Amino acid sequence: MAAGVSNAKKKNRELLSEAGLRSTSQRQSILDIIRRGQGHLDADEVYRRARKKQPRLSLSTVYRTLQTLKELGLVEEVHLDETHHHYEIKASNEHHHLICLGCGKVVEFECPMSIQMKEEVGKEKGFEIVNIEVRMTGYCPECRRERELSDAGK
Amino acid sequence: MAAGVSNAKKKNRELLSEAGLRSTSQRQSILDIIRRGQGHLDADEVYRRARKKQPRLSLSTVYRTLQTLKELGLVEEVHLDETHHHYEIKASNEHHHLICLGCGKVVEFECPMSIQMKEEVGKEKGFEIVNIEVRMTGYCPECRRERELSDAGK
DNA sequence: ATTCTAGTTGCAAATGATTCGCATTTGCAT
DNA sequence: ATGCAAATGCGAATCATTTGCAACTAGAAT
Repeated sequence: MAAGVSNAKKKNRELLSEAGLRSTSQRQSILDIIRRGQGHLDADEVYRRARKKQPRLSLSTVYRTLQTLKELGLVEEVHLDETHHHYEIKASNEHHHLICLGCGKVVEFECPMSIQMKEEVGKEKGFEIVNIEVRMTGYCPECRRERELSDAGK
Repeated sequence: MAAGVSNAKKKNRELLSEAGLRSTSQRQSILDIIRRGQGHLDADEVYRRARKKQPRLSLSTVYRTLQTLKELGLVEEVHLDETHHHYEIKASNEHHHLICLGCGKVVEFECPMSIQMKEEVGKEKGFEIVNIEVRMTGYCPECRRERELSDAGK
């Protein structure tokens, strides 16, 4: 399975050096973790996972790396809740987030409408739109059911 | 102009007591400040303004009151930047925010499309949508011009 | 391979936003 | 006017994130 230096590692190295950055082991693992993380890890979760391999890793490095990867455009910072940030690999497809107020589950959705929305609003206000973030909150099917039950019992 | 106890003050009092809350001077002024603030004050700004009249007011009270007013549905917490929250009077019309990456200016916009978006996404994912927040970033007309000039000079 | 140095890291302390505990004060029902 | 639960002020605690700095290391130059 592992072929000496894996493809992923080689690719990471290229990405970093193209940007004039050193390819350190901590950047490697952080990038891998986010890539494998499949959506929305926060800094602390990245830290916890990365530490399994590199116990001496510091949280500052995680933050610094996240910042760097964000600037590089490899990673995207999303704002799911109000108190801290989450990070995901910058996907080719623009997607948004739907957060359950009951259980905290996060669901991604795509929305072609948001492209129109950018255009319209941009034109109307004279802005050059760089980014759009749509965040919906509500109750997922399971939590809806629970709520209905407990409402009935009151 | 001021007729003893102003209308606004009376109204605030009613709103609070209907909710079973005491009508204190600090709640009065905080509510007034947000109402007059015309969009997006942060906790500290509310604090600074309120202190002019009530120097002993504490920041905790501001936070607690903001929280309360939010739960009451009188005030809405908006997430314009990543580090701290802003508050505005809950308007009858749903609107969203467009933030200039150059000068930080915040522009509000309405967007009928977001209503459709809520419905579509809700139906697709089986969620009961409670809230939608759309946040766009980009460059305002002035900052665009500046950027074009400096780009040309490079 | 060895050396050199600027880019990186780890650590601890700083910062900024927000919350909490608790003693004191105050609105308001009686 | 009186009493008491609700609300406030204050300082300390907490949480997320950033920063200063000395020690370390990747990778270019030798």
